[in-house]
Amino acid sequence: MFMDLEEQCPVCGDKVSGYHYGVLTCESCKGFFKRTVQNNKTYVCVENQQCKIDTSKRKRCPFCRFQKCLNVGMRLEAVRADRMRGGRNKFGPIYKHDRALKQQKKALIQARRLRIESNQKDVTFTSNIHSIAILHNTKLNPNKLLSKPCNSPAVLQHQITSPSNWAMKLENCSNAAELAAFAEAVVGPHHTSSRSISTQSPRIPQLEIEFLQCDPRDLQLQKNIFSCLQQEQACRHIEPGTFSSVYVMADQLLCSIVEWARTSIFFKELKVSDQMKLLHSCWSELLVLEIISRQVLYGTDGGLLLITGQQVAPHAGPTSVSLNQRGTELVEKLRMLKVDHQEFACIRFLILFAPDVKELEEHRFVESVQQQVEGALLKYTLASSSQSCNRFTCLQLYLSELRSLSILAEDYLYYKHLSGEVPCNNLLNEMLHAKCCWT
DNA sequence: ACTCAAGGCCAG
DNA sequence: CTGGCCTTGAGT
Repeated sequence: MFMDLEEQCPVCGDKVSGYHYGVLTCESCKGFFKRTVQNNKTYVCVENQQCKIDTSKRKRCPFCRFQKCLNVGMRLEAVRADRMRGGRNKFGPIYKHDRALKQQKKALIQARRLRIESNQKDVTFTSNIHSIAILHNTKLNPNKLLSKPCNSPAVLQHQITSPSNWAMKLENCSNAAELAAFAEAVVGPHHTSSRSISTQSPRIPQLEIEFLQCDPRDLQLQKNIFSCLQQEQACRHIEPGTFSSVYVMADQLLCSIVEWARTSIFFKELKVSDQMKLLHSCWSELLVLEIISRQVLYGTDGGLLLITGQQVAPHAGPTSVSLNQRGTELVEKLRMLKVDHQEFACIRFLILFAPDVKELEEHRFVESVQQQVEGALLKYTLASSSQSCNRFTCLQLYLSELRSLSILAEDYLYYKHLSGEVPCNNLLNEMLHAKCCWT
């Protein structure tokens, strides 16, 4: 079996010996984590709880070592309460998927490197220096997929009450710019790339260009969806075209939204706890916006255009029909207004930075970002249309319609979630579960 | 039969 | 307590 010998333990940097408790770690950190959890140990840090952990210092502060174990995503619940030996745990398929993903990424990095070497003049590379820098400096983190929750009540409770699961997701997801670079390495610049638009439109304010550069990219997402669907079909015999397959897509879309957010300008400056609060509050709105903006920018009247390029008819049921109807109406309005990429990019940020979210530690920062985004959007509508004031007001109006639509969508998904007719172990379920615990 | 992540063992 | 090596056993 493939094992990357260059791989370093994310806790101490020692040589990785395999997946242990959810993460590729060395043998010593595996043992340390096991002993700590099995024997219910508590440690105290004599410094300021920020000790550096490496191979030479890892013995010095068990407190910080254990904290780092948790931070990189090692899972308490993978230590068996009954101490049973051997066999496999529920993470098995996830480890497999993760390995495949790492392989894929490695191949893509190589492909990109080859392209860079063979074609230094390529415009996308010079305009994309930031992505390249990130690509080459970021250590690929294997934990992205491992942050999916499992469904046992005790564990679920742990994941909901403790921020670690979310924090882990936010800290360990791979970078959106990195993914964009991967996608470009394989197929070249995306034809709908916001960068190509931004370089052609000098009148766009600087801030908007920044927003656009955080635009989630479709190609990697499509790949993820296809691979997830394949996996779901293999594991759970989910038929293509059923609600479950749509649910899988929605979940992947949600993952991409979280990835987009956590690497975005301003948002990445926030404390993880605030990031979580914001995302918990607006995920459904962003999800609906993603679907709607796709219809507005690329869709035809033939039905719902999915990111995979398929068009589907709405599913039966009163809520679904109502959702579809109101969604279609909103799409029509946005189409009439000819809302473009730039404006959608701003709207995403407007939704994300909602200052009315309760108990934000950096409330003033969120508020000031919201104001800046509003300013940028106003400036843009002023520059692009003679009836700009009206246009800006219209956009705000449609934004509130989007909000109410997203509440309906959330309720619909929640109903499906409760009735159990959805795939489990995903981010969407986690969000819906949080909904039932918090509201 | 093989794989590989669990737990166990024990010299240092 | 640490960490390298060993044993185990469900899943493939």
